Amino acid sequence: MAAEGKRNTRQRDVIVDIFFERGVDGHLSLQELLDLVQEVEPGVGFATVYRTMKLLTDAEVAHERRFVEGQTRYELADFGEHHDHLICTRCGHILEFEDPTIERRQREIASDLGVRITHHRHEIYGVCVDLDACNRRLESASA
Amino acid sequence: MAAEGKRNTRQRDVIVDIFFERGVDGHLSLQELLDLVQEVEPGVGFATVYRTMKLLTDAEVAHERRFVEGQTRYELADFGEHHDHLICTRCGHILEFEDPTIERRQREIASDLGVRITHHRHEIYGVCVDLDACNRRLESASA
DNA sequence: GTTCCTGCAAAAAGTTTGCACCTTA
DNA sequence: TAAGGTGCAAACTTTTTGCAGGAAC
Repeated sequence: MAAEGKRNTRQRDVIVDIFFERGVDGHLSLQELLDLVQEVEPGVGFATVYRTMKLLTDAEVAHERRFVEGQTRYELADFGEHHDHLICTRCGHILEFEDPTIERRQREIASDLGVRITHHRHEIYGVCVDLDACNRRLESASA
Repeated sequence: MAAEGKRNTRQRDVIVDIFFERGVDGHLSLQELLDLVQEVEPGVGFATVYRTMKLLTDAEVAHERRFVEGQTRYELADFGEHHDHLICTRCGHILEFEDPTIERRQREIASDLGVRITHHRHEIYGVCVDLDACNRRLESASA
């Protein structure tokens, strides 16, 4: 796993394990990740989590996401696949979507405007239609 | 213009004038705006530009954009209209686009996933196909 | 025994805010 | 002259880095 020129340490094991455990739709902030790590391995520093996530990001194993200002979250990359996000600004729930029609139009637009696409960022923000579910998530988040 | 409960000062005049002068595709950072303002009116502080842009943003006259980490840029709102952005990561050139097909798919997707859209963020990143033009912009930016 | 990693604490970078003084209406 | 606005500098927030001690190979 981390055997790509990098050393295998106890801290990294725990960090990577916890991060992977969450899967593709676990969008964790550094602080949340640190808190989880410290439950297992107290004493781990913020800087170690930061540097480990940077390694994963550089290796394209994780993606940095910033849905909210001043808060970077990390998501496990889903190899080969690609998806965009739909975020409820009320409860913070994050849904994922993938749409070939939009992808195609993007390529056409970029081509028309004379740009070769490297990547994109497409986020839709809104509020859950199911307010009960939204409220439940809101409460469990603040609990 | 600024006659919406707010006072009309020399500083605000200059800041707003310069900001409007740039039009919809003038994507200025606070620092760039401050530099331009100080050419006309030395002594204006960063905080004043900051607070003025915040007023404009709250009044929906300006939009805050963050294409690059740790750098907020302000864009004049184009009333009624809506557009998204295509950014060259090499020279920083910002193009705008608007696509009904994408907008429609967005609404369908959000509806399917049970979310009522409030706004969205769609940015395409890439590199200019016309490298000569890209290089010229790169040079003039560092000059 | 090197080389790399960790934890701490300090540095950066950008954004906000408190406060005393100055302007506007 | 009362309500607001300005400029300065300090406070904040989040991310990044230097360094001395400690692990991994």
